[in-house]
Amino acid sequence: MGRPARFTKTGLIDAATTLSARLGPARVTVAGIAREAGAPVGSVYHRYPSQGALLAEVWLAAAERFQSAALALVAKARNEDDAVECALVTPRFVRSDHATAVVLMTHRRDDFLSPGIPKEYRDRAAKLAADMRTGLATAAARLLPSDPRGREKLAVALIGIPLGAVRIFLPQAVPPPEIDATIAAAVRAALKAP
Amino acid sequence: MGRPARFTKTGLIDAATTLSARLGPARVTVAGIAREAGAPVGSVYHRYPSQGALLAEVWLAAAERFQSAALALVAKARNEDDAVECALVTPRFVRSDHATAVVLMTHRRDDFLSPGIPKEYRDRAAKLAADMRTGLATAAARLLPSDPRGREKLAVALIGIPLGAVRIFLPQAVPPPEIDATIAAAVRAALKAP
DNA sequence: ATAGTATTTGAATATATATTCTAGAACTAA
DNA sequence: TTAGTTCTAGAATATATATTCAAATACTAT
Repeated sequence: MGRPARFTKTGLIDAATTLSARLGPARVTVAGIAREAGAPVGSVYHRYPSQGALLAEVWLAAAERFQSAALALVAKARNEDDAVECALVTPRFVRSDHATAVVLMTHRRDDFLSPGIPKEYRDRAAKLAADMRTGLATAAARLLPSDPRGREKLAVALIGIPLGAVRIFLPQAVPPPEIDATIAAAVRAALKAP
Repeated sequence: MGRPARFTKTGLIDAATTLSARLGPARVTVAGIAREAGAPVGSVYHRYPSQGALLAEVWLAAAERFQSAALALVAKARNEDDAVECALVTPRFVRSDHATAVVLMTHRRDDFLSPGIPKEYRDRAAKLAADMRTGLATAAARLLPSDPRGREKLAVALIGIPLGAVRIFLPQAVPPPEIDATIAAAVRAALKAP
């Protein structure tokens, strides 16, 4: 079986996520990740082929976590109240995992997907985008039938508005509980708007 | 008077803004800025002491432009209709200057303000934040009197919601005109929410 | 003309950091 | 105990790119 591992992929991703949230992905160094994880740099390269691959994992892990939570509710949404619950996933996510939320909500995807990474990572990112697209499209067919821009409107209401609302407080602070009511009201209005 | 200048500060800022929007500030190199501006690297250093200083100018120029447009309307806002006009500054700004908007709305301030830049830049950034703060505070006293969280709510409604709405389309696309009505409805609801 | 000055120009250098590499350590199986 | 395997460990190396610098250039003023 070989020598037991002291450092796991998850531990390295967590360290890199923490640093990415604190400094932004551009200022994250391999030496910094190693220090944060309590590991030597060699052990980072034992798990990941490059810094770019690890940063890609950081973003993909964050996006997959958020998106699975959001799309689970979107798939079930049948009425306006359900839609509001979808929108509230965002502020709750920020409160439950601040660093991951900062990674996801204050940077662009491509700040984490460097040009040279293996195709595998790009494929995972493309799948995420496609899943979001179809999830919103099917929900739009139910919630906003006969609206040709239904998917777009749903994206703005369920993702954009809550994102913007919490973005005011990131990266330093946490969105206060009171804004959930503001988000809810805004989302209802956005869905009813012509 | 000396040899006439072929390259201006503005030209370099524009080139750096274009590249920042296309690649993100992390992948902007001095050589790349020089190429985009049609200048040799030495001329970049003749205008700015460092790459960090130039990137700081990029963000400050973008933020000052957006904020002066927004706060001009915020200062005059007397009713809900005026507040909606304030919120619509954001999508209009995106349509009028896409690259600058991408700089401002898809990155963090500190991705452009590197740790080592001269204090002057940090002071300008602090002044911007302070101006926004007081501008929103005085508007909140008028638009949402007796609401202890008025300034916060106004920030969410006038900045956060429109930002999130356009963010769905950035950095690649431009927000379609139809979303202005969605933003307007969401903002009115957010301001009325308890 | 000549001197003075601001600017351009791009090759040379410095520096930060990603990546590699060799050695050794800690386990399992036989 | 030995061989095989996987991982730790961090110093050595490679590389990308920021920065410096020494001319050269194009203007103004005298």
